[in-house]
Amino acid sequence: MQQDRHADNQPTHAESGKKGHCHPEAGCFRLVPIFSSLSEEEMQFLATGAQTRQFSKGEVVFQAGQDPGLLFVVARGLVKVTRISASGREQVVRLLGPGDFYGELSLFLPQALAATGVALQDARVCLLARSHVRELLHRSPEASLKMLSALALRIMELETLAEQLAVHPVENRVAALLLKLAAARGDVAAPVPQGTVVELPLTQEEIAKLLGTSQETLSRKLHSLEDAGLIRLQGRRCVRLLDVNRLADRAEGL
Amino acid sequence: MQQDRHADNQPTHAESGKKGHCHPEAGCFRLVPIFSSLSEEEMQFLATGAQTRQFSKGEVVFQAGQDPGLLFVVARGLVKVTRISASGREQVVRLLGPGDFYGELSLFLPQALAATGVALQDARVCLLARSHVRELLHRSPEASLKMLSALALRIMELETLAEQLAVHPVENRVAALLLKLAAARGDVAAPVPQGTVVELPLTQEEIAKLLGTSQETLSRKLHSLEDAGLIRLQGRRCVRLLDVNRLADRAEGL
DNA sequence: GCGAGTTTATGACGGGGGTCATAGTTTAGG
DNA sequence: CCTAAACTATGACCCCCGTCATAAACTCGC
Repeated sequence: MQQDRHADNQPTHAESGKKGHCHPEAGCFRLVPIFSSLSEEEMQFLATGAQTRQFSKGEVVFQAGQDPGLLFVVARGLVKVTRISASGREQVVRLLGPGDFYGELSLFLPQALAATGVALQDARVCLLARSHVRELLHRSPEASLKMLSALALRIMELETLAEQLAVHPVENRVAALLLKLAAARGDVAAPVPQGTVVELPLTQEEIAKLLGTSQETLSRKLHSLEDAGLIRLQGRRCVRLLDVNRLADRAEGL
Repeated sequence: MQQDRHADNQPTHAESGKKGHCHPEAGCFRLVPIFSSLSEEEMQFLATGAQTRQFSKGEVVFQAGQDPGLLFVVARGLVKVTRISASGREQVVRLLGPGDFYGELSLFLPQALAATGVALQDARVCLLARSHVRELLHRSPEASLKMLSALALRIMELETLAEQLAVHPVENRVAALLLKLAAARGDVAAPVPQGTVVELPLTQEEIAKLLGTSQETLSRKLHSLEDAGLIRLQGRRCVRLLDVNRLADRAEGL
């Protein structure tokens, strides 16, 4: 089964013979915000308990119910974090892009992972040993504060998500997501230029689960936004934002 | 206006002449899990920038959009954390009981508070100076780790909330909430005895906002749970749990 | 204990959106 | 290419639940 692929955690072949511009072991989390302030020595220490793994699209990165004792840091690619309810329905609670991580709860508390991670694109993931990260957080107050910032930010995002799910109709959430994707494209806090083309990184099915809706509804809403002249669908998975202001109106928050 | 009441933060009268078993200043956050591991000296330091405030029912504890530079730690009572959308609708994103806190984002990032806090019961709240808390997290790795644990836990809870809002119908969420309240009553991880009586700490209106629904629907769902024999409503705001197992079935998670 | 205000209960109604079914479209593999 | 599989689009149906309206029950302050 796929899920024991990271149970036997011997240094994988992934770290040898990389063609990339990223060192197989130590290099990846260097890019990650939380660890960017570490000293060379600390980096080195972290690298000791780290490995880099490649996951191809569709592959399971981590599995709910397990406790692998690792922090998963996405270095490249995209990983969806989903919860599957007893009734079999799936809800994406989070998307991990480069720099994002998962597994913080089981870092600090003796808990199994509550969600499953699946690569949506080919991804490179740093697996950091829990014990090393803990040790590092002990040593480096800066790292702790960075980590705390990251978690606090996620709390706010999740509160926003909860608010949106409870209060706003699907169409607004679609608008909000498009703006968010556009904002992620342009640089931080840029005003989101009119006519930006956003590339949807996922299938409608996946996006729907992220927004807490169904593929059919998402398709309809995208088209109704197009009919309203706010966006223009071009090709399979590209959207041009025609009227950013009115989009923002619908989104109202997030 | 109420919201400047913590703008002028001179030591309030609340801290003099307390009758309680909690010292006016330093005593309160001693009970709080995040700070329980601090040394006497560190406690003392924290107390320097701290004050204790009493809030009576309905009073605003903190206000969205402000940045008071404080961490709010609830020592006693209950505070609801709500977001009010542009359309005027309100969503409770969190309940703060004793030991819970709010304001962590503005602790780490230069952000105003995203939500408003209102006391649902008379409450005692410790106001800790942001700078002192930061300093403390620098000094004490243990405190940092505790804080990280607390935030990580909240992330999981919020992910669960989001999942519930997106996937589960109201009746299930009601069931989940009742079980959660019952679990909070009995001691940690106790099996929740059959026939437990849960006291609802809020009006249906407030609970509804917490569950992302309306008062009317909540009322109906409570009664349908009663008809199904899972609970028994007794009096205005007490519920007896008759069939914990079937309740848990509906809750399925959280 | 009596009216005013709050909280809860209940019916009627309608819309948003989930599900099912199905058809059209891309993509990918042989 | 050409078929199979995956993805997207669209219609039909219907149910959950939000809203409005209103009544009942409870709570308080005089």
